[in-house]
Amino acid sequence: MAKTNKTLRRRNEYQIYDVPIDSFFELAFSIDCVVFGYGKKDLQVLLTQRGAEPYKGLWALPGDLVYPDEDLDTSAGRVLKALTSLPDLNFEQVHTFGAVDRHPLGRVVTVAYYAIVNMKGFNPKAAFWADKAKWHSVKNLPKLAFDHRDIIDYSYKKLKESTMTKPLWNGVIEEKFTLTQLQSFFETVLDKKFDKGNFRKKIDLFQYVKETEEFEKDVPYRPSRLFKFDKKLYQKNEESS
Amino acid sequence: MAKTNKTLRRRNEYQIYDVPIDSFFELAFSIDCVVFGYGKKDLQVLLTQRGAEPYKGLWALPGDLVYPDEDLDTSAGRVLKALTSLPDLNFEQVHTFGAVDRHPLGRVVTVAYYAIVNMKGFNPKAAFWADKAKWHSVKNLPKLAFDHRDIIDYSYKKLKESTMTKPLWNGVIEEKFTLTQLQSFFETVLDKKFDKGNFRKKIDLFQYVKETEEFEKDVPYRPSRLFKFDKKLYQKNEESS
DNA sequence: TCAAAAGTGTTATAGGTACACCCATGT
DNA sequence: ACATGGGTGTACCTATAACACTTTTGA
Repeated sequence: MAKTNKTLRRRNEYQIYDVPIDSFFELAFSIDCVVFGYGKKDLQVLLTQRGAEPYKGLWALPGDLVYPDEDLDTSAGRVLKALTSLPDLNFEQVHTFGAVDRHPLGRVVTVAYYAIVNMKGFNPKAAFWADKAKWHSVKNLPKLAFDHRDIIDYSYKKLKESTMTKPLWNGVIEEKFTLTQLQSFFETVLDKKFDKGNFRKKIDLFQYVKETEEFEKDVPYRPSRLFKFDKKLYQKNEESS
Repeated sequence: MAKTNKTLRRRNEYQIYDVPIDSFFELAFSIDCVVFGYGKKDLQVLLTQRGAEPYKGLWALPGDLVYPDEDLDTSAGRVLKALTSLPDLNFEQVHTFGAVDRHPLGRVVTVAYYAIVNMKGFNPKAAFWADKAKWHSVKNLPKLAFDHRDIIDYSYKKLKESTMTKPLWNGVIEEKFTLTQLQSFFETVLDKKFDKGNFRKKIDLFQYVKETEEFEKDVPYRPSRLFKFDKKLYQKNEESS
């Protein structure tokens, strides 16, 4: 692909990892991705361990410099795809961090994005970032490089806000899901317990959560009805608001 | 001051206005400010008319490149101060716009900020940007340069959201104000009428709107009690949330 | 029959909406 | 007295929260 060649060639002009420190860039911008992992009791965040200075050995958010011929969103999508191998990930811009001294080797302004994925069957080793990427509980984060702790705090707050209003669970939990599974998603993300009856009443107002005629199978209790996300209805209602 | 000299010298390396197009920067980042003006029936936005290509003659948001030794927020504060001559303006980062082709002369990623000011007694001519800055109704915007229409739409939406939860009116309406004045602020910003009684009940929940023992004077109707913003109480409640 | 989770119903409270009415002031 | 906006009260409706209860399945 022609574009790839151009991209890679250009990228070397901004390559930060293999050059001596004193020839480091003076001005650059990057994206950083806060990938939340759903699956365990606590919500997780995907971090990579830094193999080089600065902050060697500390944990950091996956990210990259933005290529000169690449939109910001495209850049975030590229990094997320390399990280997760998931094709159709929803992600959202959070905030831009631009303190002069946030990167010790030069001026790097970074645009933060967040996404949430299902950790089940998710193998970070399959991805380019590979061996050094690990999940960490959002409640027990290690020492982080740069201002990445701020970025995570900011992103987590935005994730919580969006959870109440957007179907972030779509693409994370099973395509056909029980209301209890949906409730678990909310409880994990918001770190808060909900009353079953009240939760169902609230979900009932979300017209885009549509019941199917299917039920769970082979469970040692009463099988639950399965629901699914009505994408068309959701998009239609979004447009008119 | 030493810092100023350094800033100005450095800035010339990124100066965009006085250099031939073919020596234009390849990569830069800027801030753009959406200054909302409160005072007339409709909410206004401060725009400047472009005197040079690209988009010569079109209206654009005031903004500037970010100096290499300047934080993003500092940069926005500097531009806003130059624009408004107001010392203690509240402003907030909105979103970062980074499409590759958003600037026809090179790659410029811009970070958008918004602020809201009182237009009364506000004279943009006193400021550096001077003669070409004008207020425009947010409901009737002219043709805009770059992606500035998107930036305004995005900022306006964020302004509306924040109006419900933050005391944006502080510093915009009089320091001691009537509840009707406060209601007018909400009505103008949100472009929506409120019921007097219900509005007052809602305000009653905002503990940081504190009644004083003062009243309006010389009005041809029953004088209204004056209220003021309780900054200490607001900050205390912010910290604990 | 029992455990486990599905699924529904009841009640109390809080907040929002619509609207009516009285009050204090200058002219 | 009257016009004008200040200020308050009521009645209704809806959303939320706490909690109790019935139902259906596999073991």
